[in-house]
Amino acid sequence: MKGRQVLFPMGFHVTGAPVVGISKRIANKDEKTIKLYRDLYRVPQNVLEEFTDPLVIVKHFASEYQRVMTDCGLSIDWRRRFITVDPTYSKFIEWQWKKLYDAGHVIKGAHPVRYCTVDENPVGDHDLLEGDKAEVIKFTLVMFRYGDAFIPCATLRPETIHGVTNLWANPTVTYVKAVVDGKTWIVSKEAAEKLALQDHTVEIKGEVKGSELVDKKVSHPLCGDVPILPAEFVDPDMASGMVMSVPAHAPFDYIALRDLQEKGKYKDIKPVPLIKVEGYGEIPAMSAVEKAGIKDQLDPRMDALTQEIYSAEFSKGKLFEKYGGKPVKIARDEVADLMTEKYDSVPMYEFDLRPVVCRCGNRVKVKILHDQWFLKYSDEAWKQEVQDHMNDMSLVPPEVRVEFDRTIWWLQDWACTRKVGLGTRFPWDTTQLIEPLSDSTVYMAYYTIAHKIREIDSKLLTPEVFDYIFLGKENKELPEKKKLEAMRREFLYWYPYDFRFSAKDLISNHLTFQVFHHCTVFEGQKDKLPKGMVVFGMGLLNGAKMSSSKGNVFLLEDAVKEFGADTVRMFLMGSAEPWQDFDWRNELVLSTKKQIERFHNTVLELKDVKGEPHEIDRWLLSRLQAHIARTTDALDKFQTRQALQESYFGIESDLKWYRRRLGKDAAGSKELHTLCSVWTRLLAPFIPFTAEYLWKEMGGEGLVSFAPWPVADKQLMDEKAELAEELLLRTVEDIESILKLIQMKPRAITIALAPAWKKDVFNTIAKASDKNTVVKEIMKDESMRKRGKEATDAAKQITTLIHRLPPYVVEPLVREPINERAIFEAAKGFLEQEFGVAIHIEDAEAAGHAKAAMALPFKPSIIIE
RNA sequence: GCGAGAAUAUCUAAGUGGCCAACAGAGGCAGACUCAAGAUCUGUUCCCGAAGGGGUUCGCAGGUUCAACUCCUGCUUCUCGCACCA
Repeated sequence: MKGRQVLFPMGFHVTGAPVVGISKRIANKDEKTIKLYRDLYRVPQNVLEEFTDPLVIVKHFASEYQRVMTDCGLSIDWRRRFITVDPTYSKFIEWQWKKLYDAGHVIKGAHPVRYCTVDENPVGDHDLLEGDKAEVIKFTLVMFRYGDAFIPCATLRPETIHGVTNLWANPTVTYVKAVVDGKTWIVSKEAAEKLALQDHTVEIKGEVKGSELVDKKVSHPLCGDVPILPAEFVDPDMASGMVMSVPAHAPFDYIALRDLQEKGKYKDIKPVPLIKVEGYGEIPAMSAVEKAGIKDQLDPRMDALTQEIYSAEFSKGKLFEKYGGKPVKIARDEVADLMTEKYDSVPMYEFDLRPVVCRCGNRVKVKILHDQWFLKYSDEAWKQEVQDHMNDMSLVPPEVRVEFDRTIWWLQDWACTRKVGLGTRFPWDTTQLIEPLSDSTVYMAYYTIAHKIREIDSKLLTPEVFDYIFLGKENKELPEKKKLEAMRREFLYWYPYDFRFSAKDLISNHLTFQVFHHCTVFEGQKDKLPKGMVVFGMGLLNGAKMSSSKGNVFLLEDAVKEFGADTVRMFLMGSAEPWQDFDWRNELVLSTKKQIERFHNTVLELKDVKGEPHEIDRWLLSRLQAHIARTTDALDKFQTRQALQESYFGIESDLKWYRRRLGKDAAGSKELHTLCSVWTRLLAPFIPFTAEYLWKEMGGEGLVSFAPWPVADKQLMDEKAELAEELLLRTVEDIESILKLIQMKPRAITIALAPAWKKDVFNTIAKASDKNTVVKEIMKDESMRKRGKEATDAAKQITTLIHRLPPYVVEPLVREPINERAIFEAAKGFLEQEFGVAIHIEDAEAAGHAKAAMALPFKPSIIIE
């Protein structure tokens, strides 16, 4: 409509594990999954049976989405549709990764992951039966010497080693003696298995009963000799299965020790404090437990209390002077480093929440994965490049900029390869795949050539081919040169993209990643870097998040079927701005539908009116120009809701007033044809189907989608007409509110107009920079002083009035006064029809009524008899 | 914990110094039309008022200002993201 070529492409990103997971579950005849796809997504039985092949799933939903999107009236160039596992796309990804690799952004390392020992695979969220919230935490194993063996205790608080009074062993558990990396350790059986997954050689040599360990001594250079005490709360499936006890700072340890001592045992053990923290006594765990009045270890508040002390000590605590006096925050890492370096400590990974269970029923463990590749987002120089470009990008809404800036600097190395799923093979280790968030970063460029590259055999798509298409690097050896040239032209025509639209939860990964990748792939070609991003809000259904597992879903297809595409579009665009969350509620959607019907009926009714021109036409056209300008402005800023408020409700309410002003008998004039034409075009982007139909009915040329977008015509703006109607409307409202209040049947209404001197006062006050002293200024005038109190009162009232009137009224009023008498005389017939009585228009000073003295400029006094 | 955002009438929600008792929509209530319902239209929807006014409101408590929903400080509550998950 604005004469621009716009490309709306659509592709399907299918990389990753979910699709494979679905097909596996369907192959395994998983009831829940089959039900979901058969009943909720209504996949036909014969297609569902083929869902054991992941590609069938992909193709099925891709076609479904294309159908529904087409039904919605989206004008997408479907020739460019592709999926991210097309062989040609994989070649493109390989080229992209070569660029990243050559720039030194792809590195190799180790990484802890959730791992299922039965499936022999890492597990994603969707593979979990339980524990999808669990995070992997790095513990430090503190190695206590026990004879010629070690007893490792996992801790998050290595600095508390100075306060260890004992270890805890579970007397009901059978521990194992195992040779770990050549040294003998005593740990739980579970721990031995876990350690084997975490870069340790583990060989089990024998068993040790927990009860045998009780009362034995262990030692550590940083705390000396301490005994092992019995405690049944020790969980063999948590880390090493042995726990070091710091009763002064850990409520659990404190209570466990207290319980034993109450039975008369181990009386000689005293908590050893080592951290000073404000607000807690000398022994924080003790003071906290006593303050909370906790009786035993089973108290449900124990976890919260532990957390509280942990946080307080971490953020505000300081080690005692004899232990170095450093803040806990710093000492923690220093002690851990010291232990690792000198006292045989190693890290151990474990979940913070348990249990974590795989779909196969097996307990998930943490495994350290080698041959893990990373994208080096930690690279400061790379970050800086991205930051520099980000500063030049336009972001909608502007508030998201801080979030992007933060993300750039917060990102660390990203594990970018996976063992399972769909995707492109990782070029430097073809047993692995490129991870989904890492292969979806430059595909906007691929859109420009997607329909043409299909014609070339993927085997011919060498990096040199892409170098030519995207970077313009000439090479004599290139195959299919004609086709490549066409693609190069296509790319140059469309790229860079103007805006990428995505949801706000992708800011911290995808949306930022793609800028990183663009900066590297198009190194040195600033004119090919993305120009802007628009961040969307999320959709709610009846106030709750949509979730297919909870059944809180409403398919777009059903929405379109039930309410029609136009209704769905207008609702989605009009109920919230794009970046705000919208809430789908059927009753609200229904009212949108009625609004479209009202618009439809109104246009059909107005398109043939043949009334005489009226004075009020000028007002209507003038207002229309403002609506055009404001709608256009809103759309330029992606404010779809604002645009609809202007173009739909704004015009509708003007029409209401227009028809009211015309009175019962008069027909609307031909200017309404103009209004209908403009109105239909303004709404065409929102409700294209209705708009096309009406456009045809109106005899418009061609399709409304290609009709010129309305442009506000300054010539038609009529400030005086608008002011006149404003005055009239305000007066009518005043009369109505008085009539309602006094409950009397009027015989006549007199409108008394303010005298000229009050208008002078009005102007003086409106122009004055300091509205407080202006009254004094006015009273300096001889003629005003003569009026005395009347003048000062009027000045006060006028000051209030000016504050209450909108600037768009005051400003022109001062610039050029209006003839109030002429306005009311012209509208006399209208007013008489409205109120059914005779209307008199008089000058206030001639009216001879006490109320008339109240008359102010733009606010005549009203006398009802 | 870290980071971002939000809190406005029955609900959704606009409003970023005076246009504000607060746009718009939904819902409620009353009326018109209709045999009736729906649709449509009109009015009303914080409190008081037989004259267009007054009072009390925009999470809570303070502050700045002639003037605060809007600016500042503190507090409370909620939502979202936080990495291998697309």
